[in-house]
Amino acid sequence: MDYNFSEIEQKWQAYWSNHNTYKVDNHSTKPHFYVLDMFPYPSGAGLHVGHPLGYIASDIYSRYKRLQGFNVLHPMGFDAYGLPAEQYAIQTGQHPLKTTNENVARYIAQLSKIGFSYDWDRMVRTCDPDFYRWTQWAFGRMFHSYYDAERQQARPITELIERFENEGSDRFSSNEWKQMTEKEQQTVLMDYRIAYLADTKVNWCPKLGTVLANDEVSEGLSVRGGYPVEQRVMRQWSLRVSAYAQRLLEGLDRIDWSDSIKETQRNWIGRSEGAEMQFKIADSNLEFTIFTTRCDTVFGVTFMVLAPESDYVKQVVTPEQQPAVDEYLKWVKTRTERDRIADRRVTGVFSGAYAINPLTQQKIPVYISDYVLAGYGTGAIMAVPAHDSRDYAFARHFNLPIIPLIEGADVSEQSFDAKEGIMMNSGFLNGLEVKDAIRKMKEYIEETGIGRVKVNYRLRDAIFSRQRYWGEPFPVYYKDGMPYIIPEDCLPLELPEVKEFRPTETGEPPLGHADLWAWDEPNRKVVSKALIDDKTIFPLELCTMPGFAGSSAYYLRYMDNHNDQALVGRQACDYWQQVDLYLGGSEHATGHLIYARFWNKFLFDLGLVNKDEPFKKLINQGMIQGRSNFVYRYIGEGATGNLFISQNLIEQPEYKGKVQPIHVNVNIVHNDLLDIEAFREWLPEYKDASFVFADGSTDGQGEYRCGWAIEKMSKSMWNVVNPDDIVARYGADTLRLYEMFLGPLEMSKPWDTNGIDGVHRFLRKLWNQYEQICDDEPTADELRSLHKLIKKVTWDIEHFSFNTSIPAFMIAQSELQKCSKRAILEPIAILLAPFAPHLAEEMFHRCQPASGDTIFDAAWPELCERYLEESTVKYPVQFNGKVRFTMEFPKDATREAIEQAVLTAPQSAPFLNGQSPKKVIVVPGRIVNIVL
RNA sequence: GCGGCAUUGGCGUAAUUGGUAGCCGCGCCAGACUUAGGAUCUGGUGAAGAAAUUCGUGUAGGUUCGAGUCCUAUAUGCCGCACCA
Repeated sequence: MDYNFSEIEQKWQAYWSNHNTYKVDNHSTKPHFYVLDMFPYPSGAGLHVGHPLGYIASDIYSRYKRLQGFNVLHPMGFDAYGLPAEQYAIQTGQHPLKTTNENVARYIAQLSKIGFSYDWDRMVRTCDPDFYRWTQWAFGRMFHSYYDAERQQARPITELIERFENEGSDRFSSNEWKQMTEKEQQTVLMDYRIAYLADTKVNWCPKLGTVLANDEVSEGLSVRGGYPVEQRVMRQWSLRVSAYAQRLLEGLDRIDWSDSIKETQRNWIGRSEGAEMQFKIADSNLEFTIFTTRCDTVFGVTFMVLAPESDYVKQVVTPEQQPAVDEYLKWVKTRTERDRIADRRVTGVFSGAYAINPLTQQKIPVYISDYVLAGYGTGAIMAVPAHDSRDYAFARHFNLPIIPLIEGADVSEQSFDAKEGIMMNSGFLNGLEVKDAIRKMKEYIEETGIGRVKVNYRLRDAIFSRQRYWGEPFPVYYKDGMPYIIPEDCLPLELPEVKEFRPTETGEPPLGHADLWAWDEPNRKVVSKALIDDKTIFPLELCTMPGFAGSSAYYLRYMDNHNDQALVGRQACDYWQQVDLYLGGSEHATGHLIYARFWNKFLFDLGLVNKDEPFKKLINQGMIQGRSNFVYRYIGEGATGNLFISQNLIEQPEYKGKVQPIHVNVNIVHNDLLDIEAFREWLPEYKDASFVFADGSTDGQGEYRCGWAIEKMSKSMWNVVNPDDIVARYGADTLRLYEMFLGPLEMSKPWDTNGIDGVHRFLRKLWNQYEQICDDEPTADELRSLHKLIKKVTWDIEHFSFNTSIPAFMIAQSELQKCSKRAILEPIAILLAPFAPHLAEEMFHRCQPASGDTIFDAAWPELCERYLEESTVKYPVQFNGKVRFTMEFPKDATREAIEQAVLTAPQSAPFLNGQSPKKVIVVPGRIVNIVL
């Protein structure tokens, strides 16, 4: 009988679904394990063959863990809110909810065919009120919390209020606090809340009609759509992520993530140790604060620079310089972020003011220049041209003095930026190493009070408002211009219907079009905004939350997704603890993976989750690129536009330079050979296409060879491969195996359907072996092949080296091809279950026809116990034509004696069969290699 | 500029983690069965050489009895950050 994969796969998918095989319970005596995939955006294009890569890997691991006897939580859901879903809805002119529902349904259908072991009962969608209720809830909790710097954790804002009432703060006394109006008090508190409303310089994207977080902007363009982004000051909600900078940094040392992604996050957090110092303005009471990591170079400060946006600018500019400064500021304003990046010429203007160097007491000019960023440090710097290349360029341009501070440093051509050498021209620091000078200077600064030691972070607070429709509404209403949070028991605050959900270029949020969008305080419900004149009714916040809001705590919701009392119940959270294994792309390194860690730490501070870090181990699967195919249209003399030259001929003189490569749909190309009939039917313009075939012939049944290239997988390149097509043609098990077989999980690689036949052939051969099961005793050779396989596959799965397991299966298959013994085939079915679950179930049932069990009732540890121990102890490892095992020898043994001992050892006997080996290699480590 | 990762046959890759390269698959070659085959099966396939053998993991050094693997330079490619003081 043939390997009828579609029958087998449908049968088992139906079985699993009917028997709730993958239903996960929160109560179990088994050890728990939580395997999570980064949930997808249900985009309109559907899944392509690259998307399931990580899902297959996580499914293999989940199934393996189940076979190991774990209670495995392996859920799937959808990140349904946010820009792409909305952009798609706008493009197709439909309501985002409708398109989202359709897209989610298509994703589920596609995923279901691949045979994942998800518990669909735990599905979450970020756009469901049952879900975003908890996003709103968390936001409210953040509003009601502040970050206690001393205890390094979030605390209820009520504690802060209490402290203000009893002790005041460094800004006001307790009496002053009590005399403030409510609005004044609220304004003060806003500076402390973890979710806060403030005038912030934001990335405004007119085309998208919304502001964007820093990680959503790259090189001055929006990551989504690539539209220009400009800097603007707007009143926005932000999350005080920066308060958690140090903990986000330290936490990285305790989690099992790849070095590259940890490094990316360290970079993004950008901790730098240095000092803040006060510089006085000459002939005035003004002073300003700068941040530096090189306080050892204060003796070489020859000027100061302020960022154009700095508040200090207004204070220090002299009347004579005002016009020049105004002109410069005006010019700076016209420059977009992109211009600044592209054009790094030195620009700036003298403010007219002079500062006093606190150590040399010299008067030094204060400049304004856009090479100093307002958003970092204090927006003001001390310039040390001799030892900072940017200051150097500036000094050269404006002819400012350059004082070298390090012995032997030649600063006539360029600055000396390295933090090494012996100090000079630096008063009491002379003769010290730079490192020691920094330490000594810090002590001096603290003692004299001219500044203080300070750690700075590059990490900014996350801007949390979006002027868009398709997102979580803020649970916020405004009273007297100040925001208040809607009570938790009134959540969810549902997204209203609006007549027009498109964004505007001016920034008025689409929720302004909603009729019902005001808060009736005493009645605690949403009412028509037409009633706003009534004193008890207040306008609601019109912005929505950004895409990362819903994805920041979704992993907690899976633990307990039907709970209507809490985001996650105590018992569920205590049981599952945290995500043990998280799989997803590294593109989320500075977005989702920072926000989720922040969000989790906040909930941890509130005592609502058990673990400070959400994701214990993270694996980043590589991207699957596309492999495009080309046909070559003849465009030389007498071309009709309908003649296509086979790829192997295009370099020949008569065609060279006279062909135009055209992307051809990869689905009508097999092993780089064009399906002629399908090509003619593909597009009307190719109906009458004619060909010069690979052998030079122009008629008959010749082969047409296509060219190829590795490109991004996209519709326009005609290289998108749909998993549905692969499943239909080869089956889900083949797809799963082949995706793993392509190469190491973490590496990027192109999708090339060409190799899939080899994997499919393996499954078919394996299937044939199960046609006649017998109960004969296995031979020693057969057992050895099986044991080798058990050992290899177990090791591979533990190390996420799925690509190397498949060759191991193939080798075992070829070694055992004549074997149909139950004692061999049944364990192989179990080993194969994580990779090719449908075929494995079928095979398992052939071995156990009477049993009604699924394969998950067969436990892997037992398998290992039964076979693995034997395999490693009794038998050596055979690999790549070598036999290797460990033996003890006396220290003074001669080479001949050792070789003799090796050859007569019982371990060698099964391999030698009485013949002499090619070579015996004995290594001091007592490892023996026999080359057969 | 700073940081991370990679570089092995015609191609994707493997090497039990420092043990004497190229497993497995694709492709290619030959054979078998076929009216036919984008089917199936069998054998071969790093390079040079008639052969024994020799050379081979981007390049150049080093450590080691032994290096694809570790160290130091260097080149190329991919990714992240970037006027961050």
